[in-house]
Amino acid sequence: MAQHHPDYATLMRARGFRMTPQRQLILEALGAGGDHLTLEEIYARVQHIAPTLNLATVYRTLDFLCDQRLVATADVGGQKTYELVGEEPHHHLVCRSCGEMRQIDHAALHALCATLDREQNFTMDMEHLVIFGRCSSCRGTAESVASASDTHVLH
Amino acid sequence: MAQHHPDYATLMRARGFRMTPQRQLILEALGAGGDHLTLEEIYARVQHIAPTLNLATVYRTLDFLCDQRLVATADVGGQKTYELVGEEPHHHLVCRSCGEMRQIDHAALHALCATLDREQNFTMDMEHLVIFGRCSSCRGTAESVASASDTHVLH
DNA sequence: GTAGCTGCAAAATTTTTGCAGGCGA
DNA sequence: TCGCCTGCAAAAATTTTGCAGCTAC
Repeated sequence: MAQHHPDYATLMRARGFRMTPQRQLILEALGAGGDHLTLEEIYARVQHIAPTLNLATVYRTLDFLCDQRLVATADVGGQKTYELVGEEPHHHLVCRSCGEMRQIDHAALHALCATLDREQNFTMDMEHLVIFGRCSSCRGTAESVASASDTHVLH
Repeated sequence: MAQHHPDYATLMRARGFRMTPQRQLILEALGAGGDHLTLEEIYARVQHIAPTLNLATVYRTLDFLCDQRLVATADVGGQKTYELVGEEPHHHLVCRSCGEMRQIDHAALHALCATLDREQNFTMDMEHLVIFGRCSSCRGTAESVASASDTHVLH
């Protein structure tokens, strides 16, 4: 799998682009923040270090990094989020009652992947899947929904 | 499973709300349009019949119908979409190269569901799952991405 | 008749764009 | 030095809100 901190500067220069402090900061924020940071969270983090860094720059930089396939987006709970590409394939179970988010690994979906391949002739993306549902502690409670989104995201 | 056209008017009156022509139209658009209509698509459809129907009303009505659990939302390809609740549980495979969307039924995910339940003590929502990947005809082509969104949605 | 609902318009919010100057290579 | 990038501010796009009048019941 990809290493944790590729040499982004070299990579970008090789592609004819520049490594600027702003891009560096945003990449670091994404690396340090774990996955699933929203644009606002990213903005808050980099702003903390570089208060003059403009919101428009965050929009443009994230667009740029997505184009370059260094960053990927996913929708989690209706929120568009960003994360570095190249992390271990992993997936999440998100409880729609309490919002708890648990990681599961690739293996759990292996059977599904094989089935789709065999029966549907379809190769599913395995980079990152988010499955909504209810965790054991929330199961059985009469409590209703609306705390977590209805949206279930697979990335 | 739920019938295709429940008596929404009676249901809403029973809950102390009104059935207005606007709500009727939006429900019909959702019923006729299949699943995964965006707000704009819904607006366009109802506008075609009732040109004075306001965009703000569409926003408010969809909110209202979601609150009432008559309509559910999902994010497909980064777009928030709406559909009637109470249809057959079904899922989609979406090719990120050509955009083809294929339905698969509940059974295909049954094994995954059981595994998560057993090993993770987690009950996944089964209402509606969208899995991105590549279909057989696009597999093997060198063609790159970006035609379909990176976002994979499970609802 | 009454209260919920809608249309309209304005406001608030979110995202994009133009342009001059700055800075990485 | 060259031209890619950024900050700033304005524009554009999207979503929400206030309010008066209408209408479902």
